[in-house]
Amino acid sequence: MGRPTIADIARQAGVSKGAVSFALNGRPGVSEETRTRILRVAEEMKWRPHSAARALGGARAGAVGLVLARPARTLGLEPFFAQLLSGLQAGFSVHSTALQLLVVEDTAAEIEVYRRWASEHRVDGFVLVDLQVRDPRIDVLEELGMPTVVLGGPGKHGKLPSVWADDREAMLSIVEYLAALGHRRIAHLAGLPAFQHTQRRIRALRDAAKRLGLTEALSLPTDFSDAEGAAATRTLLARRERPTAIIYDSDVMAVAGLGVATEMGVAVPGELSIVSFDDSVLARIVHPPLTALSRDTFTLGEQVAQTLLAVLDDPAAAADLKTPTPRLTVRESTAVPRR
Amino acid sequence: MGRPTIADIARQAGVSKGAVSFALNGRPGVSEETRTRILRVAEEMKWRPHSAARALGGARAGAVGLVLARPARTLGLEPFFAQLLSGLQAGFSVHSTALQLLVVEDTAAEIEVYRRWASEHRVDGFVLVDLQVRDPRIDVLEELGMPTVVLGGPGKHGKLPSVWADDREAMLSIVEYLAALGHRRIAHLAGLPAFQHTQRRIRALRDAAKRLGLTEALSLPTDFSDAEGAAATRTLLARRERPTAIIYDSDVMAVAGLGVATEMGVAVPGELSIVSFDDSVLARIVHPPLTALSRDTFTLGEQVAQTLLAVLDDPAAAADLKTPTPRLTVRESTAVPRR
DNA sequence: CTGAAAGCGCTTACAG
DNA sequence: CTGAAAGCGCTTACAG
Repeated sequence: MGRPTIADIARQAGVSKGAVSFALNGRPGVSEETRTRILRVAEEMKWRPHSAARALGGARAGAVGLVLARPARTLGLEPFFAQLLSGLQAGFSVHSTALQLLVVEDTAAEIEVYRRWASEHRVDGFVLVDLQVRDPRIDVLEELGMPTVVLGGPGKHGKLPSVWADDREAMLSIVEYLAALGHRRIAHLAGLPAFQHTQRRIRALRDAAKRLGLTEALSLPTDFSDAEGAAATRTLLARRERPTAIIYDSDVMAVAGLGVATEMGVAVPGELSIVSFDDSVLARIVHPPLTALSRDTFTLGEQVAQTLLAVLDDPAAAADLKTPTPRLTVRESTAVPRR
Repeated sequence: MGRPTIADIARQAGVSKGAVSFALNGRPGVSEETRTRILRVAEEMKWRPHSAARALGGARAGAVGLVLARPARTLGLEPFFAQLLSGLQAGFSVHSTALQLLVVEDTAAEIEVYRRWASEHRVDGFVLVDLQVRDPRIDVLEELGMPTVVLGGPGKHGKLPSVWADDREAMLSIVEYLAALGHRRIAHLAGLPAFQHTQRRIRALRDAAKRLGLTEALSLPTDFSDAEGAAATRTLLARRERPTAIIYDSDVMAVAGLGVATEMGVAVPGELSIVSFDDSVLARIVHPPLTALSRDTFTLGEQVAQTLLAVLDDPAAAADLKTPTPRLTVRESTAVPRR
């Protein structure tokens, strides 16, 4: 007879469809006794909700969207995103909410997907990452009226609630550590300049350099790729006055940089200290293992999920959430500079 | 007035809802002229389909599922999966089909998700990966009657169509290359023994060793983690008669192994040759860059997507697809053994 | 606390 | 080729 519907349950239990719906959704409107009976029947008949019917009836789609803009072929889903994804899923799955993931070519395509999924009622909300300096996505999402949680901040994300960590403090802690070791020439292989967090880190380095009286503190923008990370490292190490420490905005670039140093015969950490802004298995498996900024990205994902679920339940609940500032895990890629 | 529905379009165009539906879906039942007019009106009104309503009406959910069983916290989505995911999405998005991704703890949970998503009509089909030796998922998916494409083979996947590459041939090409260089003691850090492809590779190495008259050809199973990859490498390199070459079943393990060799002062490739069964940015960014088996994982993903879409269109179209055998990309981690 | 009914926005036989 | 109607499986006012 195919899958059972609430009509089947209603007939079996001798009540109306409405009563079944109330009972199944834990809403008032049925007596405790009736509810129990209905739930038992539903269980016996192995009833499962039909997600499309639920969504049509006016309830939620039961899914949220995460859209990442990156060229399809070059997608090396970074460890950071892998961990974030895990955390998001763990957080959402507690409330049986699915995560719809899509990777698109660029921001324009990303916006198109937001419009499409919203108008198709495919998702109930969005998670927004990679906050840009002047981010065109913010306006679109606000206009669409879709519940959205932004990963990143503080500030610059319209009225959308955000979950953020203090990138500035994090960068300061790295620079202070390197300065304490005696480093005076520090380079920073930054990410895409269009990203807000890239700008924050660059500014933090500049400010710290002035305060600590460093000789040099250079931020070089990259596209986050291993290729640019390697190329920029090569350029830096080929200079006469080369930096004694390089801070990399991602673990992939840091490992690529380490590879270049090894290839050029520059000893790490003897002649060059390396710090990665992201910690991951990558930072651990190379030799020497990299000093890196550790944060609990899995938990971060869970928190983003919880924040979005809270907004879905009650739009007025939207509030920014600051997460703990990442801490430096010192491994073997950093040391007192030789000279 | 909120989002337009086909009823609005019908009114505006002076036709019935049915006619609008036919026109919008490119089905026969309306004249070319009427169709054009309806499409224009839909365009003007910025109509978009409501996915839930479509699904309820009996059409497709417009989404397919990919469920990965791995412990949530340890999820380092490997480069292989990142690439595969990209390809899958590229392939599915051509037909506006979304990919619903979920990471679960184990196979039991994975099966539960298949049952749930199927009964909720949340997806139209599944992509199955990480084929196991006696895979309980096959029976479940066949019983559910869900269109499914298996990544892996040949054989051992019931009546479900599969897209596969020849792992045996691939392993043979590696061993033959190493033997030609003069290696006689070769070790193989294999993946989880429960996986079919692990068994295939182990068998291929054993067969090749016999044929080529190798002194030693040892396969050690691991859990694919960098930790076990490192530990096993350490054990191998500490032996009196250590292997002159190690084949790693994943890039993450190969990089971890390279780290251990560096740490132990074993020169690569002078004293130890390293080959990775998976190529990726990881294999390229370390120093020395790793000789690895290259395959076009992105295209593989696209092919899996196309195969599933074909099955969704016509269940009778199910057919296995063999993809090109991966080829060895020789880099700097392999050489003639020193002694 | 409960029932009967309408409605969500589509698709799909069934008549004409 | 086209129209009017029923139906997909839920949810949600609205009466009682």
